[in-house]
This record gives sequence, structure tokens and C-alpha cells, in this order.
Amino acid sequence: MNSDHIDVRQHILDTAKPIILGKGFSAVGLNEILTAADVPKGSFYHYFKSKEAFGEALLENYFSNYCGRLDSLFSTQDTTAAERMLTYWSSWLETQSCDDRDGQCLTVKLAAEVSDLSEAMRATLVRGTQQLLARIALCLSEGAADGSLPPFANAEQTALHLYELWLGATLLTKIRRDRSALESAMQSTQLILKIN
Amino acid sequence: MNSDHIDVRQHILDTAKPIILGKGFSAVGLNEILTAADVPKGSFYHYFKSKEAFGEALLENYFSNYCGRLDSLFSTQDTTAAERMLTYWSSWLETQSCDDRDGQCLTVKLAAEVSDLSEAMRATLVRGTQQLLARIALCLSEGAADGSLPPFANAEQTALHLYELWLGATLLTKIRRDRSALESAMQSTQLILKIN
DNA sequence: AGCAACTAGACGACTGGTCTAATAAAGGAT
DNA sequence: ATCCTTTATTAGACCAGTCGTCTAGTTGCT
Repeated sequence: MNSDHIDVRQHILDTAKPIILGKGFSAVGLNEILTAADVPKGSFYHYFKSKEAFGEALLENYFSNYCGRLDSLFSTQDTTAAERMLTYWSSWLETQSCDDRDGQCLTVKLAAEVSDLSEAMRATLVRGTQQLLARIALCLSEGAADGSLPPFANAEQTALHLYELWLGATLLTKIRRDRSALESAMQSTQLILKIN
Repeated sequence: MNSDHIDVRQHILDTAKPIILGKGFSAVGLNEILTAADVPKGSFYHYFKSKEAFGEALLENYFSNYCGRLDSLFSTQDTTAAERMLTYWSSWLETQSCDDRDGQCLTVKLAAEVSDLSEAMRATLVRGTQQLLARIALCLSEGAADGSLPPFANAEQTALHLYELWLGATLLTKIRRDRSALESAMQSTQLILKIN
């Protein structure tokens, strides 16, 4: 039936996410995922054309959830844009600094590994990060409009600056296993946004 | 003999680097590396205790080369610190934006994949990035001293800001396959260093 | 000659992704 | 209610590939 179809498929994706967040893409076998999801190995190719297509779906699912949450945060109009912006980076800091799998960033985990491996997955990453950047830039513009943030010469450029900063900080956090890199990024962010 | 010892070992490392830069750590088998290096499989475990120890050696070798080049760049005293700093980021931009394997950044390629996989490799990454950051911070201080850069409240914090920015930009470059992210990082860098 | 350093590559035990053939379920028609 | 067709789902074979081990052999230095 069609609803089971989607349920099982989604169940595989949900089960796989924390596993892949831990071990990466290549190092994880279908076996491990499917055993964990309690889905027989033979079924996998009914729901996904290949491991690569599955990885693509995983990323698509991730970005669509992520953008959804971002939209609901950024669309609350009873706060200033500066507050929304800070809430966003704060939650980034919290989710990426704790050990809790599942909340962690698939972009940081997979980008380097997967971009040279699969054109399809790379394309999904391009689209996803682009959507993210557009939302950040929009929030910056709203901040300039409502006066809670300084007027930026180029909101896109500032958004990119911030996003690169936090990507790098998250990468360093994976290396360091402590909050220092992300806390430094937060300080830099407040400087960039001219918030004290 | 002892010099052959080192030659073969180093030859394996040199051959492996571009391969791993392309496919990552887990996705590459010893076979592929050893065939490329024309070293029989049996010999591998004479030079390295395990694949993990080999990965550790690869990273150590990378950082020691990298820091060597950095030291010789940063120790040229006939230039201002600001010039040395800009030369460094410019060469980062050039090496990371072109497709040329071998020049690319092992930290960005492996950090996310390997940090959760091997404690030994993670430790090597911590040490390597720390050495790098120290050198950048030192150059910033020299810039404040010779007047070519503004006096920073905290050189370490600024160095970290820059390094995070460029790590993130390089990650985005792997996704995008173009220079845009790195060029944006260069603009941001000039802003941070107050250079126009 | 003796002893260490090094090489050769078969081997084991296992995992990888993929595919085909068999089964189960669903829907229609009589 | 029974049969037939069609689609959804699964079991497990398949083989190429994995890391790491092991023994036998070669090399070269003292």
C-alpha cells in the first residue's frame, strides 16, 4: 500500500541519520542501517534505486526539515530580526556542541566526503545550502529594515561570511570535542552584527 | 636499509595523499593505495601497524610539511606582517579553488569523517590545527607591532575567526566547485583585517 | 655465515552493494 | 466466493572487495 510505502521509506531514513552522522557515508553499510531499522536487506532496493540515491534522499529530507524549522523561527514577527538571528546561532551552538547525535549537522559531516563521491548528493548539498543562505540573508535585511541590525552593504555577502564561519567552527568542534570553537564563532558573530 | 625504510614509507604516504584527498579515508582500500604505489600488500604492515596508524602518519606528515612552508613564509622579514598574512590567504584561495589534487587541504577533507572514527587521528588533527592557529595569531601580533595591521584586542580570537572562516569557505567550495565561497572569504578577511 | 630487515602474495573471515526469483497482497471481474 | 492479473515486498544468492595475518622467501649488512 502507498502509505506503508512512505512509512517504511521514511523509517529507513530516520534510522539511518544518526548512524551516518556518527560514521559517515562510506563507512556505513546497508546492513547496519537495515538491521537497525528492522527492514530486510532485500527490501532496500524497492525503496531506493541505489545507496547513492538513498544518500540523496537523506540529504533532501534533512534540508527540507531544516528549512521548515528555520522558516517557522524566522517568521515570528513579535521579535526583532536581531533577536531571531541570535536565537538561530545560539541554537546552532547548542545542537552542535553536545554529543547528541540526530541533532547534528549533516552538511558538515558529509560535505567533504560526499562532494567528490556523488554528483547527485553534491547537487543536493548545493541546493540545500543555497536555501539556507537565502533565509539568513533575508533575516539580515529585515534587521536593517526594523533597525535592530546595522544596514549591510551586501546582505548576501554577510550571510555567507556568517555561514562560512559557523561551518568552519562546527568542523573544528568535531575535531576538538568541546564548545570553544563555537563559542568563538558566537563572539565573532556578535562583532559582525555589531551587537554588544 | 634505513634510508630505503624511510623512502618506501614516505612513498606510500605520498602516493596515498591524492587518492585519499579524492575519495576520503574509509572509501579507499589499502589495495588501491598499494597498487598505485607499487608496493606489495604484505609490506604495508611492516611500515604501519594498521590502517589507522597509517592515517595518523599521513596527517602528521601533512601538518609537518604545511607548518614548514608556513614558517618559511611567515619568517620573511623584508615584508610587513599584513603582506605575509595576505599572501597566506591568497595562496589558500588558489590551492583550494583549483582541481589539482595533492595541494588540497587534508583537514577539510578528513576532519568530519575521521574525528568520530579514530581517536588517534582526531588527536593529530587537534595538534595540527593548534600549531597552525598559533602561527596565524603570531603573525597578527607582528602586524600590530609593525603597524601594518590594527591592534587586535585578542590575536588568538581573531586568528580563530579567520581560520574558521576559511575552513568553512573551503567546505563550501567542495560543495560548489567554484571560487565564489573562497573569494567571499577573502573579502571578509580584508574587512576583518581592516585592509582596503 | 649469520642475522636482521624487508618483500611476496596467498589466505581467512568477513562485508559491501546489487539483482533475480519467489512470495504476499490487492483489486477486478465473473 | 473464486479466480486471475498486477503490483508490492522479501529472501537470499552472488561476487568483488575489505582489512589484516601468516609463512616463506629474498635481500643486504656485519
